[in-house]
Amino acid sequence: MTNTQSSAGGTPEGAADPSDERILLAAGRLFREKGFAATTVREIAQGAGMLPGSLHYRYASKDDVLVALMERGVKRAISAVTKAIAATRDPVERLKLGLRAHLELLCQGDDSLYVLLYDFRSLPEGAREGVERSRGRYEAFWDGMLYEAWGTGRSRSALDLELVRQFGMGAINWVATWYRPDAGRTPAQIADTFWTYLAFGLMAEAARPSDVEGLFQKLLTPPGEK
Amino acid sequence: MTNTQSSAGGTPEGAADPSDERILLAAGRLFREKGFAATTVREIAQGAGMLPGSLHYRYASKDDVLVALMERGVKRAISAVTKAIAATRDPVERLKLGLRAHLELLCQGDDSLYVLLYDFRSLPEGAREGVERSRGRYEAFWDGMLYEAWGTGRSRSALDLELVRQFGMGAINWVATWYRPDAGRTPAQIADTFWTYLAFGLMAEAARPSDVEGLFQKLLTPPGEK
DNA sequence: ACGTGATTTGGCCGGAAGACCAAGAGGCCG
DNA sequence: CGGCCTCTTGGTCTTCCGGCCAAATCACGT
Repeated sequence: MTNTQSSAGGTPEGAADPSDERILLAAGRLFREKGFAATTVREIAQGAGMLPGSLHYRYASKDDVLVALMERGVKRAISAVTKAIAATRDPVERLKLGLRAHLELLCQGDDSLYVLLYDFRSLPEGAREGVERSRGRYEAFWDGMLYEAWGTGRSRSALDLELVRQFGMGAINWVATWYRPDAGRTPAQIADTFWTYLAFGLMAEAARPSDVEGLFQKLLTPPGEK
Repeated sequence: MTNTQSSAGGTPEGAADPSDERILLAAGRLFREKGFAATTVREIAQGAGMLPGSLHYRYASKDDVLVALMERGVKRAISAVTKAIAATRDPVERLKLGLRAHLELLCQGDDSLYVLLYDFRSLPEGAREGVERSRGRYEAFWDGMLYEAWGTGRSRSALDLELVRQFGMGAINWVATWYRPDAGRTPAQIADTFWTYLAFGLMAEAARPSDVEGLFQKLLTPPGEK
């Protein structure tokens, strides 16, 4: 909840400093474009309209910028999805809205979520655990939504919800690697399309085996496993 | 003067130099672990059991190693999937087998496919186009398989096949970010589970709206678009 | 206006990166 | 044996990175 990880003076929490804001914005854009390691602190500083020394005053190291950016990504994602799902009380519908909000943030929002997802390797050993925990909170948030939707009884009963989350998040997160704003599809359209794929599947109703539910049941207990 | 990879002629097949092999293997492992930019040529050389100068003799620049590795990734992927789908003539079943082969290569094979997918940003401007074309060949390969499966009439008739490919590849490729060999699930199990999700969807058969096919139809023509 | 702490400046430093090469080792064949 | 081509060695050269700092500047309460 508190602000980033400032080492020196007590940064006033709550309202983010506009200079910090500019730094994270510039860093996000550059990290997304070229990756963390290929970006220099000088570039970040220039992108934020300041000199390298000034950046150092805010963040003691480049790693600190990355960590702050990722924490921001988690915070933004949780916030965006939370706000989006408030529009309905139906747990299944909430999944659809949450998916849409997540993808819109990923494609149109700032770059913090993208960096969180695609530059995890760049995290220094020491900071990994903290970010991992934050990220875990976001995943648990989704698991909760999935569990509630599952509780309605409208989904298949035999589902490994963690696998379902990885499946859906994978499909959605991958969009960031190919999405182009001028290609005629909005993130919302893509998200809704993917939602429909997820919910109903790609095989024609007529061409399905008789006992689909049994198929899913079998997936939960692979042959020869516990 | 070695031939590195080069799209046109050159070495026909299989006769890759063992030293080149060791370089690409070491580079792949390091690029996957820390990313391209964070890996030094000295580390690659050491990983391959040679001195930096020797590496330079094979590949004039670090970029060249990346390009060669990515081309290798495409080649391996096409090869693995091609071999896998030969086991059946049913286009729908082929998708399942292809998905499994792709994920097994990504999780258990060498790291070239992973690097191809997750270090695309690191490609130097000049080499991007070539690798993009190779990668496009692999995507077109999948599009062909999808089209044939669609042609059987067993899938929903209203599908944007490119979007379907991005959907499925996204879900599968993302596995590489969380898969751990000792977590109890094999890549084949994961792929087959995802295949079932893809084919039949997650909503219970009983809880579906009456006209699902119409829903898909509507996705192809978003409101307000031509 | 003035002092004080917060912030910015512009440059410096040690080190490591990628690229490169002249000289040598190795092996193959005439 | 001796020439010749392939490949390796061990190091250098230049560039630029991340981190750092002392001094200058600013903002603002009193």
